[in-house]
Amino acid sequence: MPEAHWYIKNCRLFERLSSEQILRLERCSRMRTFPKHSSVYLPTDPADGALLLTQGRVKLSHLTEEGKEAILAYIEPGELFGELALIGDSTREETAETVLPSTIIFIPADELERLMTQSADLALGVSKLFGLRRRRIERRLKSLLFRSNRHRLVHLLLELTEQYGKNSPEGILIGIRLSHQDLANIIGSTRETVTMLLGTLQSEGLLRISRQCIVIRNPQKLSEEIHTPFHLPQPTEAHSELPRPRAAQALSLKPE
Amino acid sequence: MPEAHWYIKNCRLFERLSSEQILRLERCSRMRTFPKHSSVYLPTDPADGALLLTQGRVKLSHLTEEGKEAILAYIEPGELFGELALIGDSTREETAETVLPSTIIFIPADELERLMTQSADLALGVSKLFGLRRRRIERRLKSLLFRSNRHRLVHLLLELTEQYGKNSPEGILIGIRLSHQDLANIIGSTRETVTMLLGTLQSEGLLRISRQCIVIRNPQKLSEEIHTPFHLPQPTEAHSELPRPRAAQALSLKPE
DNA sequence: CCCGATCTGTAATGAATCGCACAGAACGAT
DNA sequence: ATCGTTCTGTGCGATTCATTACAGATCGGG
Repeated sequence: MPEAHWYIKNCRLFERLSSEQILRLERCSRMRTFPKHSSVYLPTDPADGALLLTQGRVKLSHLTEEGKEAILAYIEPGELFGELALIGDSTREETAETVLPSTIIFIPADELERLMTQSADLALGVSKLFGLRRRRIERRLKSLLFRSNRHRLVHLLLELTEQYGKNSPEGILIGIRLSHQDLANIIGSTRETVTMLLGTLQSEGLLRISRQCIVIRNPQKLSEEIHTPFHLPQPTEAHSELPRPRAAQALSLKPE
Repeated sequence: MPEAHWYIKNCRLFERLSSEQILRLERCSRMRTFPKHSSVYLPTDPADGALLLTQGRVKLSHLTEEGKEAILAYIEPGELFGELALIGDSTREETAETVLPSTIIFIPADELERLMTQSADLALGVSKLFGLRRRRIERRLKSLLFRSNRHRLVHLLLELTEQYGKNSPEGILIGIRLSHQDLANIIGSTRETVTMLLGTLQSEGLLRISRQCIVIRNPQKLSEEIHTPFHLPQPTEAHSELPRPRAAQALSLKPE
């Protein structure tokens, strides 16, 4: 499978490896495609490796006993996930399922660890990856403790704007479609509350909802609400079809 | 300062470094003592290095605009903190202040990064450290989303039991004194609610509060409540004075 | 283009918990 | 031991938010 080779080589994390190291990595990796809405792994599955998403979208979540789904993250092409297997976890602690048809490369943990001891560059890269994700989740924690649902939702919308924002005539369009239920599952609220809050925000002129897409009309004012300055994230043009292979970019290790 | 040398050398993270690397690290590090309740760093301070706590206790927290304090973590001797400086953050994102008189070694970020590129072992160690903390915080996030205050508190008590638990005649004693306000600030609730919940739990016979200390009488039943098995953590004997230099142990990188 | 399935909007009800107020208890520095 | 300070216990009104219920809109596969 020459494709696996291509994807591995073009992932930032691995670019400093020698070609024989990549070859070896490729040989013990397994590439697999999944239809949409299928399970990649479940809690209690053995955590024996990390996964590299090359196409599609994966949702990481956790089901509570009462049947509520806490969404931990969405994974985009080029991103690594399930990488906590590296620290010696024996089993997964969350559910990973595809949202779109996806292709995924599985990388055994022991092999990756072996490579990390060989390549300090790789190990440094993984450190930074972990660090970035930890910072993200710590910010999220802060936005949840003591905060009203409105605050949480606004915070989430701004995060989505930074990650998926595209310029459009009347503001920044969020380039990922999430149902109100999904949004609620990210901030730990309910569908009805999210519907209502979005309605309120719309009536306040802060955003507009059209054809299942959210357009942030006033990012500045929205971010004032949560007292964090908003950095315009070089948004790409809406409707400009992004080139498929974003693999190299998505794992960028620069400090955002 | 020969002591700094000793502490650095005895930290798990650094044990694989050559003696000249340690020497160099020591030379650019700065050791400092702080009285209790003093500030180590504030948000917006430049994040130019990581810190190693050798004695005392440090609280990491974040103040909301309404004046509430979200406690992110307590740092114990031998633990590294402020290490997100390594991923290129320019400023701190939280407050670090001492709870007890403390002595802290400051390690410049650029030096640490240089060392990581030299020693894959060190880089691997830092990866695992980041990974462990991320896992911890992810678990905490899960215990917050959709959960009642009772659930959050029980979860926290079990966490504290694993971290600070000591055997005692009538159950496991939590060896750290936190006020109800502190507990509330960790789970994002209010002091009054925590007081009430602790009262309820006590009347249910799950725990007992004596002289500002919490004794878990029935860890098993408590953990059933949150549907997570409880692993008895080789608890040390209460009243057995622990040897002072726990530095080497606390940063243990084994998967708990 | 059509129809079942999923998603969105709205409203009424009630539970959880916050905020405030205050009294008594425990602590710790002198 | 003493006294000021911080912590704990408790009660009650106010508020936010989950829950339930249902109708209309929208989507997407055939």
